[in-house]
Amino acid sequence: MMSVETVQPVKSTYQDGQLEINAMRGEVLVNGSKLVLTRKEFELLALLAANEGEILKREDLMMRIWSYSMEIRTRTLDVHIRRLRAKIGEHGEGCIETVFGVGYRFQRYRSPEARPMYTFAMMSASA
Amino acid sequence: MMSVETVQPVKSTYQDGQLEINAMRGEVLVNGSKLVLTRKEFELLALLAANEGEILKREDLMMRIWSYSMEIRTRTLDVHIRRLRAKIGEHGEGCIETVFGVGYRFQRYRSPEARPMYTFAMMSASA
DNA sequence: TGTAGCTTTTACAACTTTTTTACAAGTTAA
DNA sequence: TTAACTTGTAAAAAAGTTGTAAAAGCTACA
Repeated sequence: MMSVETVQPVKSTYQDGQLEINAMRGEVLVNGSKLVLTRKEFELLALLAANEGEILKREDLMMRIWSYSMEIRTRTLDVHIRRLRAKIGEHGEGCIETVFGVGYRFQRYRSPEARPMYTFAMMSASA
Repeated sequence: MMSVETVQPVKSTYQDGQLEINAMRGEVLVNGSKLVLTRKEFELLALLAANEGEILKREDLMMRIWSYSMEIRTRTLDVHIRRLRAKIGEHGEGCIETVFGVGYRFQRYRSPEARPMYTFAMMSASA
């Protein structure tokens, strides 16, 4: 693990068919049009996208964006996820996936039929 | 830190459809007519324009124009921004963009519809 | 010294973002 | 199907940031 890598909270860029995240310029484009995100929204999206395909646990998201604190009795994370999804729009539904009992996962663009229908809550949520 | 690089606060010239900055002559023209700016106003505009398209953080602007000092509890920067915008006029609104929680960004002229609604706060401002 | 012009400070208004609250809706497992 | 628990949502509250006017402080110079 050795922390050799610099703490770069955000992969410099993400891109798929619909969505583009340019961390350097702080820009997010959805189908070419620029998105207006707040700071926390941006951080959250960038973190999720940087770990594309992986499930990030609620606790981890909390820790990494809200710095270790914050009881998990608050809906803060959910509210931010909701706003992100709303802003990203249609693609947002598909790309930010809820993993019940665990957390969220960002998925690279897949055509609707390519998306699994099942909720797919894997990983012993306890773990 | 070593000050090897020359302190060249200003790209020699900027120009777009509306605005022209001639750093050598210390002149700013808006739609052909000369603008009378004070020294600080000029420095600020020139610095922003020299980094056209990039977000300059408040701290950085402070450091580079007010030399490292100045608590960020003062409205000095904002006041200068306001006066700049006022003097540049209509174009000023569009070209000096506020990036909430971070700083300001100078944008080359874009037709009104090309402008994002901006509020947009990116990049963990802390970083 | 007085004046004019520039810059900074102050005090508050206006605005934006983030968090909290309260409850609805969805999910899981016995 | 119900009980227990998790997530979604809207709306309000709280926190934080920026905008602005006006006053005060400077500086240069006639």
